[in-house]
Amino acid sequence: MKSTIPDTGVPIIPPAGNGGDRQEASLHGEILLRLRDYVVEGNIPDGARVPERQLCEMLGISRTPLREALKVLAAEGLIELLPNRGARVRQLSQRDLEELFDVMAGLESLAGRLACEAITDAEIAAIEQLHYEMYGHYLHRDMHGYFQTNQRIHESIVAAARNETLKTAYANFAGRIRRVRYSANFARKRQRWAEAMREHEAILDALRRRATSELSDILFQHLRNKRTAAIEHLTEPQEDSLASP
Amino acid sequence: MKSTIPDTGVPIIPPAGNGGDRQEASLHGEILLRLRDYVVEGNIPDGARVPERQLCEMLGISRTPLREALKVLAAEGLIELLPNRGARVRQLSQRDLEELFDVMAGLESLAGRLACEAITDAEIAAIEQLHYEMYGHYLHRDMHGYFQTNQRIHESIVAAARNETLKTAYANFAGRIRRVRYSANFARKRQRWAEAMREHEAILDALRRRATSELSDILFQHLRNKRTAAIEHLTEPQEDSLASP
DNA sequence: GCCGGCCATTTTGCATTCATTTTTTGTCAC
DNA sequence: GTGACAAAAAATGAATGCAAAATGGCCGGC
Repeated sequence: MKSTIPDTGVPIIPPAGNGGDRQEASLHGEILLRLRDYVVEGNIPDGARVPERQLCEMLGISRTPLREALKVLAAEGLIELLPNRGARVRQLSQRDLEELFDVMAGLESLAGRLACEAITDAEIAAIEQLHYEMYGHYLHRDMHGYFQTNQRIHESIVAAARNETLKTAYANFAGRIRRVRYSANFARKRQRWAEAMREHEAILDALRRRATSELSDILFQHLRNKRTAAIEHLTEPQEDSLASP
Repeated sequence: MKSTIPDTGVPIIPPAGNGGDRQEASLHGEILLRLRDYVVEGNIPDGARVPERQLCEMLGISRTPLREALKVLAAEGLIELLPNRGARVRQLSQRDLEELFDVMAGLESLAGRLACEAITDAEIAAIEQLHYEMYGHYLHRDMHGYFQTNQRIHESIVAAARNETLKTAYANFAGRIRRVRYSANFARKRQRWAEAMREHEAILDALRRRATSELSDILFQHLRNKRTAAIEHLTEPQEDSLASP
């Protein structure tokens, strides 16, 4: 068996986490959600060939809805479809990653701008709360907690922008990056960590003052720095610190 | 015949303009390109029901590749797929349009930032060239020429950002807006026109100086103003001026 | 005359089938 | 043993078929 997917029998891919209380009537939609999660979570190696037949067995469906879902995932940029040669998980080059991070930076920068126009004091207070929580994780060197809270902060800013279109685009690009994170076992460097905390202070400060342009700049730069850290991590993956007291 | 699509016989949708020298081996890819253009160009009224069978006849194919293309267009946000009730051209509310313009503003703002880092003097010179050309159209009250050159300028800035991911996303959102433009027969107000020219002067100036943050702000604001003009135009469509000496 | 339920037709969703293309395997010559 | 060629196997791309759902028309009732 040459297949790159673990071959432990038949249905492997779980019936959609449904963590966000989402529901999808049609089969292809359900399949789409499941497959997307499955790919984003890094269950298929980069560039691995994924025979349709096998996926069909795993999901317990016929090829028609599966192929529809694959086309959509390809449009989203998660996989690529080679003519007559099937679907492959899209292998992101370093350049691709840089581009992705920059686009994310642009979207967050935009989110910051829009948030300044629309955010309520209560929302700012909630973000402050998250900020302190994150600071706690930082002090305790709890990388995982830090990471999650960090993500919630950024999502809160995007939510405060009151723009569903932006939110959707953001989620799409975030998914592509998350896949790399999952599979490459990302972690920030210690040095970068403290810097990131300082940047978050500045973000919060600008947000409080509704300093539109300033926040936009800070958010962009913050993501830019993340990008640099990520690329460095990929280039020399030995020098990371996932958890340490 | 209740159909909303002009019923002049069988294949109606042309075999892909192929203006950009694009080629697509697979049928569903070909169909995707054709259908996307067809929808973007406003050939199907907002919210119109589009029976698959009819589209199949028009395109001379079976339902399978068509449905695959529809799924992708839905993912791109051009149409929406109601479960068991077929595909409809997505009707954009005023709010949707505002959101789209804001996202476009964010992407152009980002493009400006990145362009400042990467643009060559030659590219700036080319944009200056376009700028003067556009100014000529402005002086001659040539709305169409103005509009096209304007678009080329913005595309040049995006191109100068050297980010394919951004370019793709930009093209996607631009398509959604263009559809509205095509069908609503957009036009700027005279007053706004002069303002836009001044903004373009500022854009060019900031670009020459590679003033990253400044350009980012100006581009965002420029698009924001476009947004306002567009919304006003939609709200009271009688007060426009498409061409006048 | 208008409204609501029932049935025929249409349309969608998915499975299955058919036709190519690709990939693998097996064989033969060197 | 290695390489190339050819046939077999498998995979993809597209078309067709079938069941379920929705649409539209019709009739009866109020």
